[in-house]
Amino acid sequence: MATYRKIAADLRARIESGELAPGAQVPTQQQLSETYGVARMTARQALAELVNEGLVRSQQGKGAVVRGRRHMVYRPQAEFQPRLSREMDRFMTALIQEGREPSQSIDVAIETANVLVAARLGIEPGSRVVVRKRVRFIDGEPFNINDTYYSYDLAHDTEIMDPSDIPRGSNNVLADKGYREVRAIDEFYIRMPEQEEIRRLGLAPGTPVACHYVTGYTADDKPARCDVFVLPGDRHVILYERTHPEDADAMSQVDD
Amino acid sequence: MATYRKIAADLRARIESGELAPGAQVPTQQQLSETYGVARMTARQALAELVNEGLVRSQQGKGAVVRGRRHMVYRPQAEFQPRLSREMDRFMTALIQEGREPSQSIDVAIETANVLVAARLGIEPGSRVVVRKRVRFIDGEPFNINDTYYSYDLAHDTEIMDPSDIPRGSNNVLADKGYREVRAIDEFYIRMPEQEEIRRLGLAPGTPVACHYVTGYTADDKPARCDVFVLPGDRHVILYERTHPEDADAMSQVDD
DNA sequence: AAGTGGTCTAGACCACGCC
DNA sequence: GCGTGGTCTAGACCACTTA
Repeated sequence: MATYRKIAADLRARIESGELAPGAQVPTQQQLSETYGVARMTARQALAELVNEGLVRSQQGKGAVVRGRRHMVYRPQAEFQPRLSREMDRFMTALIQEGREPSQSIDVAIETANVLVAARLGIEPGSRVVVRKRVRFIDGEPFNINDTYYSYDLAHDTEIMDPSDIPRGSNNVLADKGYREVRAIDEFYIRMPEQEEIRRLGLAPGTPVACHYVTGYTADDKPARCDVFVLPGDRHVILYERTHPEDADAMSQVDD
Repeated sequence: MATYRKIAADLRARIESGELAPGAQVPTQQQLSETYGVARMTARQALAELVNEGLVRSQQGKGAVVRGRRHMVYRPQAEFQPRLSREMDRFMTALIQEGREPSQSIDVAIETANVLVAARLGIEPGSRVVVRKRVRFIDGEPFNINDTYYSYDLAHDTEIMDPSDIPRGSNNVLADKGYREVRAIDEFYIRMPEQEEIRRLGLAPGTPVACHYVTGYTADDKPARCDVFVLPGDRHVILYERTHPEDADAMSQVDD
């Protein structure tokens, strides 16, 4: 095995064992090159591997430190569905960070739909869409991206165009236009962030994201809206709760 | 901006524009160093950035090529819930790859629970648990990991210990023991893979994973099982479908 | 000023794939 | 054999942080 891989494995083991806890200073490139008798570039390559794994954060001038995680609850069902059980409370209290200040920036624009959004809204790519672009912050730190797309015809003459909160809720605006949402499909793609996402969210190297599309439908299967969320992996845990249908034991079995 | 970052940005733009489509050969390190008048190590660093973003796959002896994606549908609800709408069919047919051969390896072991599993099963860390470790394959390619944990007391004298398929379904085995699962909580963590996951799944650099915990509960909120799925981002799209409660418009509104 | 990581060089040798 | 990427070196200079 390559030398730098061995050095990286040593450091990784020290992190996983807890010897190097989150926040702890990792040996400097100088120290590693002396300890292992290698060039600094080789020690550097070992650290680069850990950075790309998201285990370590490296800063010019300061050293490298072990990264920690603080997962906030992201619950897609929250908009339409109350908690179902005590167990959910257990998770919420265990995971939610207390005493933090949420805020958001809202930006409304008229754009042309890209292929991904067009496919979900059931319109032609290049059609006009209204998009509410939001970045949510916790204690001033960017937390996630939430861009909501509507077909222009549906939204252009409503409060959706207003770049501030919609007091009665955007779902009720759509309902009044005859697009009451009764069903939604959630899609999650896991990938490394794009450059613009790194910028908007201030992401550290080695931080993957979940890209979450929510397409809302009316009772007659017409798409009403398409949400695009970008959720950094070092800040979110995504939570769903579901009840099994009454006849589950009779009609199905786990694929096992 | 650093030279290698400029080179990387150029290549990234050529990939995003479609000039370099998935499967296309990326310029060699030699070519880049001549084109930009830099040392090969500098060209190499540019390519390394794209590799870590998951955009490019690099192989010794052969060059580097643009990576593509083939997303298979991963639908956590499938076990217990049939499709709800036509729209789901649209997604399924659009996303499912046809004519592929699924297979799996199963391995049953008795282990001690780590803190993550213990917390979810409501037992002490270090308690004995039964774990069914599976790797699922599509056309012989590893696809995802699915390890299912049961408390030892619940599972040790059942077919769950049998390292092959359970014809009647593991959920029915648990139901017969008085642990009929009626509810589940799904948690997703997005992160870079661990070394063991890279090995078991044959992951390329720059491939993040979703780690999916499913905890199943009985009607009186006792945990019955805990599933741990590891889903590589370059192979999965995670799909949920949900209906909004009847009284949604009356009682709630979108946080907007 | 000293110490840290970030960038870049010029060159060497090795491992792998292909012809 | 030849071209590819992978590893490693020794040294240089720059940018940033801290004292």
